[in-house]
Amino acid sequence: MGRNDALTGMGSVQKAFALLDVVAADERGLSAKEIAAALEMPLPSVYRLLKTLVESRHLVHLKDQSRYALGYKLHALDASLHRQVGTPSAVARLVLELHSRGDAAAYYAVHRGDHVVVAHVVDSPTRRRITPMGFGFNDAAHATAFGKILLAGMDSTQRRAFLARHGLPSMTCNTIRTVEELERELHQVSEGGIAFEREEFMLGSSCLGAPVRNAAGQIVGSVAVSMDAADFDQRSAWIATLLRDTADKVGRALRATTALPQRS
Amino acid sequence: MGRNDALTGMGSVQKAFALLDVVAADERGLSAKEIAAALEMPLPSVYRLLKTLVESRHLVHLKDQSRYALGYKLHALDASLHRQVGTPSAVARLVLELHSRGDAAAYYAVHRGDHVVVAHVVDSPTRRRITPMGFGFNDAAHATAFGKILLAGMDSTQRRAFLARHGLPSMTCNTIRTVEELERELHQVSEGGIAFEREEFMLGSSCLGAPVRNAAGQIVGSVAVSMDAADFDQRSAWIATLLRDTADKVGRALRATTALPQRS
DNA sequence: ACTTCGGTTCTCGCCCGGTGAGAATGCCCG
DNA sequence: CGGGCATTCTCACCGGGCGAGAACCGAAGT
Repeated sequence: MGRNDALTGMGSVQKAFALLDVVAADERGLSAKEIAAALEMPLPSVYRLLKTLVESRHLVHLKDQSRYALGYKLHALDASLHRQVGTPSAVARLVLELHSRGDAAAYYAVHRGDHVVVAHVVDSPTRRRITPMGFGFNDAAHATAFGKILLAGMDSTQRRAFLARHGLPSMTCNTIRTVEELERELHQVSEGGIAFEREEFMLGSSCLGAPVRNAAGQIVGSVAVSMDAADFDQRSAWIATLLRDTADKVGRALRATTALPQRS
Repeated sequence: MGRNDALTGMGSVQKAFALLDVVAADERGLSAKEIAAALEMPLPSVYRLLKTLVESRHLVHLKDQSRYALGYKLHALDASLHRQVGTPSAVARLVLELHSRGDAAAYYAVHRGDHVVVAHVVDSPTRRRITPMGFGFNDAAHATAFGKILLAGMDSTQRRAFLARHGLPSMTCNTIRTVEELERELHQVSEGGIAFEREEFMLGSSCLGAPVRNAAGQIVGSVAVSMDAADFDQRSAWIATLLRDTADKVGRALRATTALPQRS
């Protein structure tokens, strides 16, 4: 009864990553014993894993506290991830400019594989980004401005597949809940060239997004900003023109760099 | 003949991380076949690993290009690493101030386990950091200003053990090569409260560092700057006073935050 | 110096599950 | 409809991961 997918094999590999997660969850790192308890594994097995992970520098052993904590290899991997996602510096500059000119947290999102992913964010202490929506965020495309832009840019087959994979999880009481309503919304997005998101992802925050197109006219990315829901109405008109301007510049910057990004 | 340490066990775990490295090395991700070739593994085994790594979100499958690339879980792990290394925001602000006031790439380094580690860097396009010396850098303490500061803060037993572990690899023709010479240098560092590094890590770049102390007077960290070797002589006096000032402020900031950091 | 006590490593059979060749499936492109 | 490529499946073999227990080690405590 009910599909069970837990057993995909590679038990030891899964345990190794589970161990990393457990260690990552603690602010200060954990002792071997605590890890064993958390994973419900015998101590010697935990030590075996720890040894290989320390050797590969994915963990470090803080001998003085007999604790284990995350290692520096993980930073190198994240740096490689950033390289692969690859926001050109010209684009990063434009997003920064969007942040300061619009006085709001600014985002740049793209297609990557099956996902709509945030590739770059610029915010500041006074204009904070929506908390979970940092680099790598790839949920709830139907409830974000840049997500709507990128969904609107997919053909209906792709979009159907995408929505079948991800569903329409409700984030707030304003989140769009049905495919029909979403399709209507996306139609308006295509018409207007701007996506609105009014407290659909998080109460108190609203967003605006605009499409970035490649030379072929395909929508390959989106720039967006988030702001307090209270400011939304009075600022949206100015922000919309700013976004359109920024999106055009980003598109031009992309076309200037080597290979033009393709849509998924 | 010759110690062989390759077989620490957990073969599949090692292979999983080797696979991550191989994928990370490529700018655009790799196909399963390319990975198999790089690791000299049969295809089915590679697919098994890929499947579990994609499931755990350490990799993503770019179906449209039939490529595999790094996944977003790695960013989450790096974020946790940053939390664990934990540079308080007050300290980060002071390093930023050091960067702008000193008009030079600015560093903050601490003890972490067996290593001297760069915990925070602020640089800019015009005042670039020394390339490998980013967050997480933990090599060649004997050839860096902050490394000398932290070495000088260790007692002689700890220092001997540290040097035995790491040796004195030569980075440039100016790198200190003998323990005796290093001890003399560290003595001067202790006396003067400032560490100098003149093209000992990289030709063309020189550094200055100052010690950060906890309430007990132990050296728990170091602030440092790097600059063009050509500018070194004329700027070092002013930079030194600036560093001392910054280091004092950082020490005070640390004491203001909850638990005082202990030395290794 | 002797003991105690965590932390860490080692020993050693058992047998689980990772392994790899090969074939099957599915998909895209012509 | 057919060939080529990516991906998954099947299956028998046996390497190596597993866990209990003991040994080792260094750091207090008495």
